[in-house]
Amino acid sequence: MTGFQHGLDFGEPQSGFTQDTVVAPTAINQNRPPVTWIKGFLSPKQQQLLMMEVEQYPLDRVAIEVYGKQHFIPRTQAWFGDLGCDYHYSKLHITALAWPKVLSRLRAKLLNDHQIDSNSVLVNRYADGRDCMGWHSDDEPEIVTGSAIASITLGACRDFVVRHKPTQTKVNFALESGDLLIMHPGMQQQWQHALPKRLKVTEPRINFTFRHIIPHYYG
DNA sequence: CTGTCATCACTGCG
DNA sequence: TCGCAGTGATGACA
Repeated sequence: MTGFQHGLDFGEPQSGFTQDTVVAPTAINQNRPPVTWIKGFLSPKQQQLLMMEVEQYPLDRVAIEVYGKQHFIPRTQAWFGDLGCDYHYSKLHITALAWPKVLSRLRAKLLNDHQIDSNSVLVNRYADGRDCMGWHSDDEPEIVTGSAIASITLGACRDFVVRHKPTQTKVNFALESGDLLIMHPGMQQQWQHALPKRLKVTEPRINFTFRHIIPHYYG
């Protein structure tokens, strides 16, 4: 098979990646979160072309209320998904935009390579090290029970910190461009994660989180 | 209907 | 430069 439009072919077999951490989803271990970290999931060429693609996305900086005050979130984001796979975040309801072809292909690659079945993706853009995200779990009720969440990094390397809820044990992952971090079932119940500020970082980081949610969950 | 629970990002420190 | 403590109105849910 020849390459797709833009020469971006996610169907090509990968080579040379290293699988750093593998923890069985059933393994309950307070010192090691149930994640699989796959470095170099995307080739340098795929990274570069995907980065150009994201520049065309309608990234939005929404305002949310925190401690009685309105703040714009310290990043920009876009939400894509199947019909009815809408996004609910901090009292906001965001309607899913139709899948761009390239993300649709990336979704298929996750299913093909890692059996990750998703129907929606959140794109977050952190313009530099001042952009961040606080402690949270991806534990919205509309997420299908027992499904994994796939997180793909593009651009700047950033620390991704994971914290065990009962014990506050922390584990740090320095995620680099092209890396895939699979968060297995149970992760969101037992652990939180954050993307802290890193003021020395001057380049943008793009993150994709592919999720499997129940369509029309809120009618 | 009522009480409980989790939520989010900023400021002001040290 | 990093990260902790303190800051509350709101919606989901039992």
